[in-house]
Amino acid sequence: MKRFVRVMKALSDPSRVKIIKILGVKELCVCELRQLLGLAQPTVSKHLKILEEAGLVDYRKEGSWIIYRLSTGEDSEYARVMLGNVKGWLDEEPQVQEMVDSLPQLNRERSCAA
Amino acid sequence: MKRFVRVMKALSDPSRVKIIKILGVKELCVCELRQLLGLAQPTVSKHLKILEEAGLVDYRKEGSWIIYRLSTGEDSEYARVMLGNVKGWLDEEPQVQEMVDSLPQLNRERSCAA
DNA sequence: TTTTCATATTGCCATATGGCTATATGTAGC
DNA sequence: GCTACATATAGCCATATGGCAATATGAAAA
Repeated sequence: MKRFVRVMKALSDPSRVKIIKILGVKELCVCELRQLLGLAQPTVSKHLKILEEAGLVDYRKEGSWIIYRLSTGEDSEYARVMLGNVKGWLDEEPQVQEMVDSLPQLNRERSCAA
Repeated sequence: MKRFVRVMKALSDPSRVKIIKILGVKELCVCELRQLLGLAQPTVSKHLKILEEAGLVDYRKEGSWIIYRLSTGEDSEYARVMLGNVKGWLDEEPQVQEMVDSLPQLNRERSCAA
């Protein structure tokens, strides 16, 4: 029950859903997510932690960047199924489209070292 | 986004998940749910309202009872898919099994007019 | 119509949540 | 070592949430 509720809670916030949707397109570092979401960096980190604890996202280090991506959902059936569901949902959502549209303009080298 | 988050939020609480699980077995009136959950009646009503607004449950009146049941999910793809998912999940959950086990002992005529 | 009972609504309280700023941690390069 | 930058954690605040008791509503029955 706890594990299930943890996944549902993780998906109960618009900012976190947006993170899932955009990571479905491309893996991103925290700094890029911060720009796309228009939130303070600690806020983004907090969201990512919640998503990670739910088994929805994964990360790897690359230099001093931390790159987040969608989890494969190996350890959580709930996470795996929900990621599959969300993949087909909310693509028409303006907030999501806006992020996807601005994705090409992102340049990690440039924008994350301003 | 709002509609999606509403469904996720509705499923983010153990009491509400229990309601969904038990309604998957049998439609029930508020008074029966109150007994199964061990919660105050207003608390149960509040949960049911949240589930109803998410499109997860439906109700009909029968005398002065209000019988709740799972929604068919006609109006919400999110609700429909999630009800399908939850159907196969959490059956082993002790809290759920306990409710299911005590289900046969319920008698609406008797227990709802104590 | 008065009572009774099932349910809904209201109002309150303690805790959880999402945002922020400030600070700590960790890594890369000087 | 020190500096710079990316990320995480801590601490704070306003609002949301889940519980309850008290009350309102509405239907059935006396």
